[in-house]
Amino acid sequence: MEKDEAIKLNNQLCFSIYSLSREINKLYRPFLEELNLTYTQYLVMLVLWEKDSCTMKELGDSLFLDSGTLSPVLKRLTKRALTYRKRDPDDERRVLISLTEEGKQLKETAAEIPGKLINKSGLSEEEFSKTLFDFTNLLQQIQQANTE
Amino acid sequence: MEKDEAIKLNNQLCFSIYSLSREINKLYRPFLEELNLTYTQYLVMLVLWEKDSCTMKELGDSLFLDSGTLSPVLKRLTKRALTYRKRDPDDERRVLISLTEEGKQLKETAAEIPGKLINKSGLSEEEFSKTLFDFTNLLQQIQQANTE
DNA sequence: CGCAATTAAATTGTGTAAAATTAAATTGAG
DNA sequence: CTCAATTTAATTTTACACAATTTAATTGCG
Repeated sequence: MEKDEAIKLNNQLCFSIYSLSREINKLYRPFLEELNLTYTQYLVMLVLWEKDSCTMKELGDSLFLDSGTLSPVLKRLTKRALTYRKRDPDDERRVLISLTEEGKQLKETAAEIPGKLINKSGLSEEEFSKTLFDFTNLLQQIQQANTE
Repeated sequence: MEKDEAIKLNNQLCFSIYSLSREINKLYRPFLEELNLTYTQYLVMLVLWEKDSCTMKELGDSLFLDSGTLSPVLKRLTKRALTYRKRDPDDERRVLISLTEEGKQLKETAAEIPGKLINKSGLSEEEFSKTLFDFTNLLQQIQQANTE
């Protein structure tokens, strides 16, 4: 590509991905509003629905986020009584995050979201799977590039 | 997909694109630090390097962002003397945003970034083009879904 | 063992995003 | 022409991201 072409907004991979990410976020918003969750709070809940309980560190490893982001998110989820926190007795540096009964129950409602989303997106099951596969592969490649 | 599978974090399209977006942002960061620009500020500059001058509204249409986000970004770019703002005499509601000489000159340095990025990402020219094409198409599809 | 290095969270500060509100200018239906 | 509706930006509020710093607990080298 010519250098003058290469610097144009619509030739930036970063911009298409950035826009797509916000646009997909927007697709979720009406469903998440019903649960009274933000997008990030939803991601945290997804992790906890798989594990019931984990440390702040494990949560961060799953979501690629640090305590600077997660501490305030957990503070809000705990205030809403969806989660609770306590120090790990075996290692007082660690914080164990767990779901309350209310937090566990919310999974029932949330389980409807992925289906609704695929439906609303207009993607077929196959397109969805292929896109997820492609995104995941690219993510790994970029993560690799970032650690070199 | 089974409902229990569908609600897992790593089967969420939203999470893969969200992680990918942040990871790509991270790939840019060292280069943008050299220019002393944030990612969003870089996007604004990309638009202005193509047009030299535009209104806040046009900038927002290009980047899919509103004045709530862009006003403070422009305030910072103007403080750094890369841009300047003045009301449109033909329609006082509008704000005309323009590049200063310093802002124009920064394009020379920035023009190196896209090449460096492709290189660092490990993608071939073909992979890059195909990925850009796929993302742009998907973006349009999701934007369509969001307006229905 | 003792203490320097490491690890885990929380906190602080900066910069977006997005929704909602406000204010000012312009438009257009009657 | 006139005023209600619309348009454009800015502001306010809430909630992330991320870097940098702080604090407390744990590890492990000498």
